[in-house]
Amino acid sequence: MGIQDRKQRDREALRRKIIAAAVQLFREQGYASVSMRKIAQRVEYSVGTLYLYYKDKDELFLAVQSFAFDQAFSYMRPALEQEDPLDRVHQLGERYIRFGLQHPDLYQLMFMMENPMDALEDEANWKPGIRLHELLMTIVNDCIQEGHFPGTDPETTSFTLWSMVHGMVSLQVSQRLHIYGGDHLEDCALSTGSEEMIIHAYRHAMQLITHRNA
Amino acid sequence: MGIQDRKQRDREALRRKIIAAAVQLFREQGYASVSMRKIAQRVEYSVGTLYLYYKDKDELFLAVQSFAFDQAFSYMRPALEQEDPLDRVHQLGERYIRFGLQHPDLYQLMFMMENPMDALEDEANWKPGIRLHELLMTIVNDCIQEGHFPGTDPETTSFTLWSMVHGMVSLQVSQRLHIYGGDHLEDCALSTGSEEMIIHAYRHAMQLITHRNA
DNA sequence: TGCAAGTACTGAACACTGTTCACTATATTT
DNA sequence: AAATATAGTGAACAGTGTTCAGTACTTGCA
Repeated sequence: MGIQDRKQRDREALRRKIIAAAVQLFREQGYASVSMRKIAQRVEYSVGTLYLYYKDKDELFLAVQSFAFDQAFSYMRPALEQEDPLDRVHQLGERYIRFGLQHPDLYQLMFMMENPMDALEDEANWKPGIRLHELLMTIVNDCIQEGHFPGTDPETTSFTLWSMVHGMVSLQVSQRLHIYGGDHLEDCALSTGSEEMIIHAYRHAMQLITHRNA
Repeated sequence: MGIQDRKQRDREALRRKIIAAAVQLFREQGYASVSMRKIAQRVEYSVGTLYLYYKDKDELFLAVQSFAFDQAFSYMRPALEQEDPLDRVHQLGERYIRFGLQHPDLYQLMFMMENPMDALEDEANWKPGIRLHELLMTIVNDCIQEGHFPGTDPETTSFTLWSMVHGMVSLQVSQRLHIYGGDHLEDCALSTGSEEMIIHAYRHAMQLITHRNA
């Protein structure tokens, strides 16, 4: 059965090669201008072949999205090694932001794109989002058991925290923050450069929320 | 000169008619499947005519985006009538969220779409974003002068607040929140339905941030 | 009035897109 | 060796944004 196995491996290798090429092209040229033909050309197969491995452009896109989520999780993992649960939340958020800002293309793929309608039906497509939410909620729960976030339930709190960091990254990635960094506000924290200014705002907000200054 | 005037008015009327048709089609069929030909058909002109009024699909899209921003501002305006500046911030955020949730199509147009590159060069295209930011910052400034948000600068605070509400709406609009409302968490605040659960989370977060409970 | 200049609009044509499918070439099984 | 299954191909189809030679009509001037 070694031959069958090898064929299986070959198939999976090509599947990976295809999404690798897609990711690379997204990075180089942006989502809008990546076509199936360009991906095919990059992997040196014909267009039709792509459709033997992914039924749709949507399905291929979903695979790339899943890849992006994996990357994000790898980047955030070290945050879980913090002993204090509150430190875990802090670190997780900070790493979330840094990942998003350093990989705007991947972040866009993860969140800023409407998912294909029929993909919504398949619950498996929500796994990354669910995973992220559950991870955050677990940690928030740990915090609550140590007395932090008094008077809140973990869902509300984790949703709020997720919204905040997502909003920060999302506004930056969609380039709605070109407002800042102009010449009119040189002495404030927001004009010192995007990544650090966003981290600054994040830390400040976390201080307020966790009442560490009170 | 009445004839010239009438012609000018006719031109502007058709411009408006075009973006009205575009908005309508976006609502009906989603951004991805709105083509120039469909818009042309809706306004009962030929495709070529659209290009006499908007040089690009991008330019037309930008006009629609600007329309969406105007709608949002109209919806939020009543918040400014609150006397207490802190109430103004609260109301503004709440109205921001409600607008986004009730007009997901327009909100997507406003934020979740990558703007065309060459549009970035033209500063005029950022006016709506700037306007929103400056509005928020003015109110936050009023709050600070009344002693709220101690130890913060208005930019950081308004950026944080904007991020939070934008994140909430954005996560919902991009349908990443289908996690919630599942069958596994029926008794918590998040499962009671999207709009009210988001408003609930918002109010809770605002309580924490403004230290009203302390 | 007649004629030229200008304006507003048209829709076929071009190069692209995602997707399909009759076809070929290779590998496996009988 | 022949039959069969598998893998890959690329021309073809309907759609896309965009252009531009051509048409219809209005305006200004002789």
